[in-house]
Amino acid sequence: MITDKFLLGRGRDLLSADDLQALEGTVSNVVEVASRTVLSRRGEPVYASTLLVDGFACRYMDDREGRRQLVALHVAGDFIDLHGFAMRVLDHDIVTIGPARLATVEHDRLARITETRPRLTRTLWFSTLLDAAMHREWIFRLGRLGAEGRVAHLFCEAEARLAMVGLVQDGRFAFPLTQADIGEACGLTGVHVNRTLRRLREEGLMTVSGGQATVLDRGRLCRLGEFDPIYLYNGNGWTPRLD
Amino acid sequence: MITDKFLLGRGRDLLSADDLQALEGTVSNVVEVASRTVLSRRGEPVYASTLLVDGFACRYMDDREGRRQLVALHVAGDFIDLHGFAMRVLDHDIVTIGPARLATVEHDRLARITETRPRLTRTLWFSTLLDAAMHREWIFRLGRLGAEGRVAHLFCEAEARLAMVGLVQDGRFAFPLTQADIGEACGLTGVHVNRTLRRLREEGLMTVSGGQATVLDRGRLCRLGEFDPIYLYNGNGWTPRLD
DNA sequence: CGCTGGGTTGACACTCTTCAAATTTCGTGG
DNA sequence: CCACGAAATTTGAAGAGTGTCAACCCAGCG
Repeated sequence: MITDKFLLGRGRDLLSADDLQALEGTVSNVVEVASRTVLSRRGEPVYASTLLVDGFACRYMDDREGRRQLVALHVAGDFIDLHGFAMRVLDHDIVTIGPARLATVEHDRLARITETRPRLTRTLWFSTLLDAAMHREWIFRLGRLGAEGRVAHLFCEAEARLAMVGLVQDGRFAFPLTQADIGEACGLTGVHVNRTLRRLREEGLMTVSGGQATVLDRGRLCRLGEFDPIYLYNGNGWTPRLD
Repeated sequence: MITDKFLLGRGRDLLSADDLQALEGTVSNVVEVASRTVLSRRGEPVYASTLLVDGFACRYMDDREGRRQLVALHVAGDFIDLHGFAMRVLDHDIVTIGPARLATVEHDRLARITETRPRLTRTLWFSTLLDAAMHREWIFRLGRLGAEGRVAHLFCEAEARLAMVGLVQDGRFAFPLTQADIGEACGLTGVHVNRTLRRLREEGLMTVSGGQATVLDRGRLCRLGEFDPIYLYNGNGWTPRLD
């Protein structure tokens, strides 16, 4: 099923078979798009939401001089742009990083769901709140961590989320962001990201190259990035209220 | 009505009289609490959400050494903690800044609303997405602006939001955050906030003292903080989809 | 085979933090 | 209403962390 990985792989735990079927029924066929394809633009009304079936995407905002700040990173299974359903217009742009596979859901069909399936609606709501929780973690990362901590935190989050959808093997996973992209996510320059990655490599914490990342010492990497995956609400006692 | 200022004063525009009445019916009596009252703590299950009727509150996360990062600021009319409804447990703490007046809504009553009132549900959902939009703006602030820009942006947002609930007169409004609080919101030290506020004052952009802020030159302050209030979705053509 | 985009490194400038101390404001009990 | 102590603000000097600019390398690809 296209929605297999929805909610970082736990859609099927949170939803009844019936609701899951209803969601699957709203989803279009999968299409492939190239790297750096713009999926949504600030200020333009959106009439459909996108399910990222495979690949990576990010949301970003540019400042006056065109310097970019990533505000979210999306991985396989994310319902990108569900925010656009309730808001109709978004305040930021969305673009793929690396080739990706997408499915879309018309907003009219989502609207019908909210009228007939309160539990599924709550699950969709919850998934947007997960985005908000990640936003908060990014605020923390930028406000309270130095360069090493920020990069460490970014990779800890990526590893944790990709692991939830089965895309990590022995700490190794696809990671198509360039060093400049990482800088745009962490509020650093590409040059400084380069130096920071070298330090992390020299300390034996992690490596990135050729679109592949490897976490070598997750314990120390998490400590450095002050990372606690509990905000991803996957096990550990934190579960949404859906009844 | 207690819900008068809900959604920054536009609750009554977005909701039918009937839905508004239903919401009002779920709200408890107003209670007063002192400054620095903790309303909710990370990891503790919440069974009711809080409507901030008057005053200020903030959400924050502490790092390992106890240094604090604010991740959101709330003003009168904000439905604090609606996130707690769908998530049950929050990843951060919430505390009042200055004395405040609160009303609470039991989650059970909200649950009943989601089953019977899709439009009101969507409006509540939208209000949590507004929080997410503000989170994104905070990420941008921390990632792409220097000290002056960050402080300018914070005050622009505060002014804009307070103006929506009629709490600004001639650019003047209550603002009970200390300089240390401002630093915790902007990823700066209190000392540097002090120097930054002095510069903003000397440039004739704004002043703060004694819990009162005054915006003297909104145009230049907004430019400095790269602030565009459109993400608050109040007029300017950006309105939620609620049908 | 040369171009292009990403990665790597060095030198230097600048912003912000840290630490320390003085001053002012605020809250509270006498 | 005043006095006192605590909290908040203000200022200075020195140092750490990033940004900026510039050059060079390398791999992939037309």
